[in-house]
Amino acid sequence: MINEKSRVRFAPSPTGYLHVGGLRTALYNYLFAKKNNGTFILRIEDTDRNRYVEGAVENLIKAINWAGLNFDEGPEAGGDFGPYMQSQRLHIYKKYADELIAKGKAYYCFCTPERLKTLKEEQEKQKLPQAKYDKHCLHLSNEEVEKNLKAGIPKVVRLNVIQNHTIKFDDVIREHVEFESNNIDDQVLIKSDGYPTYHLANVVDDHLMKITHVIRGEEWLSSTPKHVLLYDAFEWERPIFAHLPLLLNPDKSKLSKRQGDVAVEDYRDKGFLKEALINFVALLGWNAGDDKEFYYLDELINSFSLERVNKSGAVFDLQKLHWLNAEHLRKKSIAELLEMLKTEIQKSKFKSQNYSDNFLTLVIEAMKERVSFIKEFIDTCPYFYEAPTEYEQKAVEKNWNIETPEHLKKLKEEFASLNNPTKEDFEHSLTKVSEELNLGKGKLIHPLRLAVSGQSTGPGMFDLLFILGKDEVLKRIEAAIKKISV
RNA sequence: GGCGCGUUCGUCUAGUGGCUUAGGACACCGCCCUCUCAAGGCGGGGAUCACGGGUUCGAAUCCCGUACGCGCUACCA
Repeated sequence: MINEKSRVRFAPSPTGYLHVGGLRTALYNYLFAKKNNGTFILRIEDTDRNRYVEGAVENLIKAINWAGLNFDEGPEAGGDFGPYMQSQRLHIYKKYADELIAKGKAYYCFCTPERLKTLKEEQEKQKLPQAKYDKHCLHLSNEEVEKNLKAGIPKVVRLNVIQNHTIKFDDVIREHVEFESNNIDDQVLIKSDGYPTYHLANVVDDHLMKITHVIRGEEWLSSTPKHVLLYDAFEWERPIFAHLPLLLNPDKSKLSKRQGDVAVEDYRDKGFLKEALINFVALLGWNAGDDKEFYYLDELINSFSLERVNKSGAVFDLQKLHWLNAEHLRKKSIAELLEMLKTEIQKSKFKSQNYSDNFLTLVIEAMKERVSFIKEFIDTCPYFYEAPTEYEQKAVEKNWNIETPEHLKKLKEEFASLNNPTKEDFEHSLTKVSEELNLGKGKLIHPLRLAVSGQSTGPGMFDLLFILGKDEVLKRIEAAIKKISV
């Protein structure tokens, strides 16, 4: 291990989408690799033919790339140890399974599913502490095995777990962990369809691909002793294990589809920034030990260490994600926001309108501090894009009285006299009118805002007037006077 | 049931024997700013550090037990 470059892998099974927990696992692997000048590998664990999903691998890669993580080796990135699809490596697993059988560390099992089922039921009836395979086929003679093989009887290969042995291993996050071998089943290594199970494929591939650190979810901790047994049986050096805490639902169960969005595609489609998702997910189970909460990916690489990963599960808290999204949005340049807003407009009902960059830039500057999502540059302030068709009822009741139309008419006249008014010009005019009427500026501003935007909240009044422009403002005041009645 | 892992404000967490009347962040509440809403600033409530025993002059921090939660317990990963 000394002087060897770190090599880590993200090894998902292709279920059709990228789980946010998977994203975090991928991220920690990526951060670890980049921090240590190592290699980040994608390996697809597609050994369950029943769960094959069309297009899943492409989706997975797309989602991870969207998040900004790139692989150094993998199905698309290439590399010296491929193929990186386990379904294409069947002959390799077979070879190693044979090696294990020859060593007596594994054996053929011809038991039918029916026998296995009744065995399990009997064991449960006897209230045995641990239901396990009874090693029945381990005791078959060589002749019987040969005979069954020749006859083509369906078979699996099982790991021959030795008894009365304590299996010990170290984990960067859990420290020292021990299991009694008597509690471990003679795990199937090769299924009757010839495909390997996760346990065999995983260990063989991690070894062959020279993986130095196995960084994966805590749900794998319980099967790690099986993996350790395999490494020992092959007489291979074990990798360093790091089992990550789980991501949790608000009720503390393992984060699942049933209780909300779980696919990174869902968050992407809802308008979350990749920067925010990455930042958020990085902080679920890890921190640098300081008070820093806002991170970009390259900063995470700098600060990351496996030793500082927490032990306990973390609830996926949408509120904090929202906050981070707003924070990252505000840190974006006007130019970036402009591009994003333009594509957002293409998805909106205003797509046929042709707004100038200049106009949209003004909208962005006015709204930047007031939004958490790009789409809110449209949704929360539609009045920039079209005249209000209705007026917030509560605000009408509060700010519109019998004298309001007169006041607005006066304002309108004053505005009409302006030539190419700036924001300051609008303000001077309003101040002038408020003095003439002997009214507080607020008494004019609130109804004016309502008339011009239909809403009671929004950016600074004079910014709003300036962005809309004199002609539009005059038109809207006129319309409001006609439409709003007390 | 068995095995394993975990347990600090509602949530994410800092904390590795005295600096802690347990710190920060999100959320919540109030005040300031102010034409509104945000943003920003200031402040507040909120954790008997799961519980019970030890060890120690001293424990959230070390040890033991209990409880609770979660994970695994497939020819799924």
